[in-house]
Amino acid sequence: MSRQFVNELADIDTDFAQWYTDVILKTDMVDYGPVKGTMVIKPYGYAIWENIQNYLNKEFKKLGVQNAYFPLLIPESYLKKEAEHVEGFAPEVAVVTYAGGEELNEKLIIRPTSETIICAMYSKWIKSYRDLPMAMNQWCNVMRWEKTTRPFLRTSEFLWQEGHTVQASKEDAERDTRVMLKVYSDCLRNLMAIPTLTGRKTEKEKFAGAVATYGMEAIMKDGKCLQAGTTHDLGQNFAKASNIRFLNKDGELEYGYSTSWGVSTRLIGALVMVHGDERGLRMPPNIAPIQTVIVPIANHKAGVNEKCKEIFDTLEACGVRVKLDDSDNTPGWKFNEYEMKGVPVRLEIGPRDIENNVATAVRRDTHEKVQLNLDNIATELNSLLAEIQSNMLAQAERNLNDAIVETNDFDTMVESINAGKVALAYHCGDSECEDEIKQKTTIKTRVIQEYDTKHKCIYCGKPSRYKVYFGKQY
RNA sequence: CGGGGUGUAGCGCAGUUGGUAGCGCACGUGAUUUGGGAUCAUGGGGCCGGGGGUUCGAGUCCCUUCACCCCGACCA
Repeated sequence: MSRQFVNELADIDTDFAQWYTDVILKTDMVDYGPVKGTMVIKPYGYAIWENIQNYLNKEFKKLGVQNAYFPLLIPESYLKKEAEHVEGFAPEVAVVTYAGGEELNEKLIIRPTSETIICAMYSKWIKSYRDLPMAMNQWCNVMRWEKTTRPFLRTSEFLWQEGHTVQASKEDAERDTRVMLKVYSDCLRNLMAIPTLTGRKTEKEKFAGAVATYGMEAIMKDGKCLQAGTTHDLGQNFAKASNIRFLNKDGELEYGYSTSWGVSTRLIGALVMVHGDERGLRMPPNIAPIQTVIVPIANHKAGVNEKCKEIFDTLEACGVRVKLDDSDNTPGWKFNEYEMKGVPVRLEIGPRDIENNVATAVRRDTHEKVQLNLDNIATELNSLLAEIQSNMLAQAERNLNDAIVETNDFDTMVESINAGKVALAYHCGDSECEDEIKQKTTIKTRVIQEYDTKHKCIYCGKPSRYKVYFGKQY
């Protein structure tokens, strides 16, 4: 990696989007696929995804959600069962029309999401209230043929998890959406050190076919918002479309209430854009594929490699995700390489350190150097990692709070958003009013809202229905 | 689909009035190096996006076509 690239990274403020693309391409996380809009996730990027999977799988298990797998191809007729759903997704589905050497008599869509096929299966499996709740999750790929793409943030094909539940009552389904939103926001906070704004999405922005959609927005370094996860209360819409009915305790036939929820590899994009700095990535220790890298100094000298290996073994035995880089690259090269990859702690171990029975630890978050005693290196390192984790969360929370400007004056709001802020305002909740705001401001806005009836709408002046965050959106 | 741009080595680029292909990085080999992206020597690598034309001769001029990128309309 060239010195020039490090200089390019310093342009973080002038062209954040370009910085983002450079950093993820040059840190060996991802490469472009041969088909437009697709990406290859390389091992370093995939390891991050695996850590997210591990975290969420544990949470799902606690909540009684089981992992399963449903087919990639969905008969076109399934998609058409729910009117709003097909309208929302039809423009971006890829369709298989030819297979086995002949035209298919029914076209198959490549799943853009699996509500339709999962609900079709659920309708076979759900007969009685005793079968409820039914709660399954799948880790899979989906395909949405987007016009513009950016690695991790929006690609034609992406990896995600999609959970689907069916409950016997409206209230239970609503609770599922709120519980899952909390699981997601906790995941981002605890694992990725990313605080989020959570709330209900507007009618215009809700999921196609849902009664209500809840979402969480993470705020990037440039003040733009990124939708980091959504949960959908589907009411009885899909149950009716797919005929999911059960006999209740009184022997009456009822439609079920379904929900769906998902997070995608976009979270990796959020991680980069929330924590990255002019030197590249910064990984919070809890999610870092490599938590600590050991860089031997003057490793041609006697004892250096041996000591490094010994410390590597000690740390690995204590559960630290540690890497020993004993390659021929110069120390300076390694310093830059692992800083760019965001490794939270670098341990430099050379003749001087060995003589003093210490390792020189350098924090990625603050660039601070600390000496760790080799006799209890694992303990000292673990507490250092914990401190980095909480420091990074605190930093991200400060950024989030600094980004929010509370105002109920329309011009101020527009000005603030253009200046890279997120405006906290009040809104009447009318779709027409929302449309006008979007047109007047000519900004892409992302809206998250909570109920509030004490104020006036920032645009039309009618009584407010929601407290709303307006911001530029990725 | 509108508006703008770019196609030359793996990546980033230069290439003048047309004269037969070059630079940096990366890569191979050897040596010296190693506490912030090393140095020297040496080597390999090209359908100049494709097709057609003008010309003794085209990376360069003309026509045509394809691909990709950026900005708008759509989105986890």
